[in-house]
Amino acid sequence: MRAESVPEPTLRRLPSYYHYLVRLREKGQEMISAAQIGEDLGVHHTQVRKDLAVTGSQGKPKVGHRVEDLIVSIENFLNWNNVTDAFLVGAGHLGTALLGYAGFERAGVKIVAAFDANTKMVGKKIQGVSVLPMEKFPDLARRMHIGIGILTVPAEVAQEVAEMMAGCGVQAIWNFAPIVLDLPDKVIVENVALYSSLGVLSRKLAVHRKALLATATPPTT
Amino acid sequence: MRAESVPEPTLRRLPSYYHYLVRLREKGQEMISAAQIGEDLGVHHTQVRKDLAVTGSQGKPKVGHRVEDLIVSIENFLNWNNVTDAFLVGAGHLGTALLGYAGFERAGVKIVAAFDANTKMVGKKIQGVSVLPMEKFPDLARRMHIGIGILTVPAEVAQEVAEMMAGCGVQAIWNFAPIVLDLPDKVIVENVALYSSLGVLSRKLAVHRKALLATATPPTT
DNA sequence: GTTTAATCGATAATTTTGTATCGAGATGAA
DNA sequence: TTCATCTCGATACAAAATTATCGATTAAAC
Repeated sequence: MRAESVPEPTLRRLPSYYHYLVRLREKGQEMISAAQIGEDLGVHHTQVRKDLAVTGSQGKPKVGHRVEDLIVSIENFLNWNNVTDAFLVGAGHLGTALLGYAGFERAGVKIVAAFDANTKMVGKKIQGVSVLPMEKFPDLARRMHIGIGILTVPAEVAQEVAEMMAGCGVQAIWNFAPIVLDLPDKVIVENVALYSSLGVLSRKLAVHRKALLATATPPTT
Repeated sequence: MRAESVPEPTLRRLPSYYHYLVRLREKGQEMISAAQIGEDLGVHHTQVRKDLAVTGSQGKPKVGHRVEDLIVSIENFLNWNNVTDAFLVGAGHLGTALLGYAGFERAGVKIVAAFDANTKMVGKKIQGVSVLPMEKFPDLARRMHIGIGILTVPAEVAQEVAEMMAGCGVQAIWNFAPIVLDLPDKVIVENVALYSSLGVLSRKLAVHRKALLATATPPTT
């Protein structure tokens, strides 16, 4: 039973296909070929076929895939049509931004409550979601069978809050803090490493600029 | 001259090491072994050595690396001590959150101005950064030699804004929109795919739960 | 109805990334 | 001063992912 034998890069590409396909549907397009998807999204067409294959969707020669079928297949595969309730901890700027994203519900995640240690935040409503005091988390999480915890707190307290979440039955944590959480293996952790992203950007930019200089100044060899 | 021959996974891990090391320094620790870093961050020690090797830092047998040296090496390698000016477009919730992150400046990026199409936002100051009308972007970007554009606009206009940025000499774009931008190769694009992250989380959670069910209900084979 | 052209999907090869092994060097204790 | 031990770093190996190849299939054109 190796249901998890899907490459993670594939998992990361699927949402990208999904949004692309939704836009196609909005335009009224009914059919699409793997080759076209690949070209538009910068992925090799063979890769696109492999990725789509894991979702179980089948295409027909000469005409390609039905856009609608692909969308449904991806939704099913990612379990995006079964919404899981989530608690968000850390109602700062980033937390507020996430609460404002209406699109998450279509991606299987519904934020039903927010929590913050700052008493000035408690009691407010952000995008229709109430901000509650931290103390209420454990009891509520257990009673509501919260499956996902969203961590948008400062790095210093991230580990502590994550442990608390895990202790309350939270099965998966979406971590925005620049820290590697140390949790039991059974807890699923997905890190959104903004700084990693910046590292790549910064390095590439530096190399790019160096290359520009090198072409401007002929090599001294 | 293959300065770019550094694996991207390595680039993504370096900021993780960096934050870990900074915390060690705050605690007053002076030396650290690659093995210890690996254990704390969930990376194989051999991998840690390879990653640190690309930054040029050298460790000594028996004692490991100097924490301070490693920090400086990583900063140099990622070019985090040369700050590049950035413009942010899209002063919504996410944009505001990014403007609030003081830490970016230590990661080589300084957001010097924000832009928004919404006239109600224009003129405000968010975290000390002024929100300007879109029309001012081209002229200012060229005059100030802006190297980085941060894209936090809705998906529908992302492509259009990105093209505008590229046309104004912006060399790198940090893209938060769930879209694959179609730009000239010379423009560096780094995508922060929140939905990809959610895809992985959602799928893993679904598989995890299915596994739980399977163990609860004995196999019928 | 037959031919043509385009697409799919499986298999194989290449590349990249990650893991393991092993010798060299340095520290501190005997 | 010598020895044992720990850590580094280079090399070799394994796994994963990406890219390429090829036959099978099917709709559309003639």
